[in-house]
Amino acid sequence: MDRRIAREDGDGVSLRHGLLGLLAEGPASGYDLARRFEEHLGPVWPAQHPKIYAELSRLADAGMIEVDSHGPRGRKAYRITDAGLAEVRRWLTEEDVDHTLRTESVLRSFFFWLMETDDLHAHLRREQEFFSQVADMARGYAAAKDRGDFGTAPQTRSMRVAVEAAVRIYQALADWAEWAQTVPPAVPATEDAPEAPPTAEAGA
Amino acid sequence: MDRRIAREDGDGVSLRHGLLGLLAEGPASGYDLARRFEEHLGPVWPAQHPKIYAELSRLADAGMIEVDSHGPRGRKAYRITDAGLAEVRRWLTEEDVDHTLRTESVLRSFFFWLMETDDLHAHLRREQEFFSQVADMARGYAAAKDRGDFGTAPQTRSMRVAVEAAVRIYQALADWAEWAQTVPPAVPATEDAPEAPPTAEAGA
DNA sequence: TTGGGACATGTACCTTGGGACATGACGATC
DNA sequence: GATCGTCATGTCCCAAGGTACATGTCCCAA
Repeated sequence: MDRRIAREDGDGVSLRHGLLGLLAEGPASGYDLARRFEEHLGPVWPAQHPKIYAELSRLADAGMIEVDSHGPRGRKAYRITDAGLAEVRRWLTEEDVDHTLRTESVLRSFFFWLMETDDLHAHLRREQEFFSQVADMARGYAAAKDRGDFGTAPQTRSMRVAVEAAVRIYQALADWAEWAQTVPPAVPATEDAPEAPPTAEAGA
Repeated sequence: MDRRIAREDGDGVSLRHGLLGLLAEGPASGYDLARRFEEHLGPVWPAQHPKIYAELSRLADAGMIEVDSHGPRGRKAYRITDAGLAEVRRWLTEEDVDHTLRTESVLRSFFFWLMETDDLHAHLRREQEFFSQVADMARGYAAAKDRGDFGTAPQTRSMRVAVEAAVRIYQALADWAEWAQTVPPAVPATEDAPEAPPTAEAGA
């Protein structure tokens, strides 16, 4: 029997590999993992605790992880097995990356022409502020890591790389939202629309 | 009964609003919409035709859209209603934006420390190339729009804004992947063992 | 001692995503 | 006139996401 996770469990599931990856750092309970997902992977890969507990059971059944220790309040820490470690590595090196972005902010931008100019600008300002703040937070985090606040373990180094992605993506989105405010408003498309102010200029 | 989509249908669903937004440009069939989703919204909001047809039925039931015309091969084009138009606009102005990114590329980067240096660099080069290419495609698209190849309709203007987001995000990711290659590889965690299972330490 | 808050694990249920499957009409070409 | 490709719509089913609900423990402080 090959050591890959059985097809009957479905495939292409990144939560599974996210959990295995986190467990590769050391034993942890479902509760720990839920918090780490929330704190670290939250914005890039949300996962709620019900999903995590269910997935841990499946991973244990598949022999990818095993119970490491029992703690105070029914706490059950899991440890990754050799098979599990092999599986994360296989995923990282062999499996194709899903490059879908699924950003609602951008989806909405396709429909900006349906918004009134004032509402749109207010929206864009809010978006810009939000993205800027997140980018700043990420920058702060990156700086702390560079100062060595979190040690120099290899995991920390990877975290630093991930944080850099956050910095760049959010900054790009903040810049985009700022730029979008400079785009002249749409020509009044809906001729009957009572809202649209006829402040139309052509030209990009 | 208020004109918002009934709660029983669930909420926070962007596919629904994506369809309404596209239909706001003019009548279209499920087939058309599936293609437009694939072509334009594909990378930012994937949607397959089964989902689209199902959603169109629900939107029709809710009075957001109605059948506009019947065509050759059972083709059924839908038209947005006033209620539907009001609903997209409500969504755009009132509903909070979901800022989750859900990028597998970044999720994986948390676990780069588990990869061998060669595999990692090969991976990062592939990622950089992919993101660069997509960014270039988007840039070409943006340039064509700026030349006026697609007319000057307000929708086109919004599309231009969306495309700009793609350019910036993918360029940011390409730059990130390039930068990540300059990050010194993990401290020789793999001193002797080639696979080096990380000697797990406890401690949250 | 009692009550609240953090710790900790889970089930139930509904919605959404998405692949596989099924069907058939129309148009062009061989 | 057969066959192929595109157009076109839909169902089925399972996996995945996510909220609400349910349960119980341990610790600390009022």
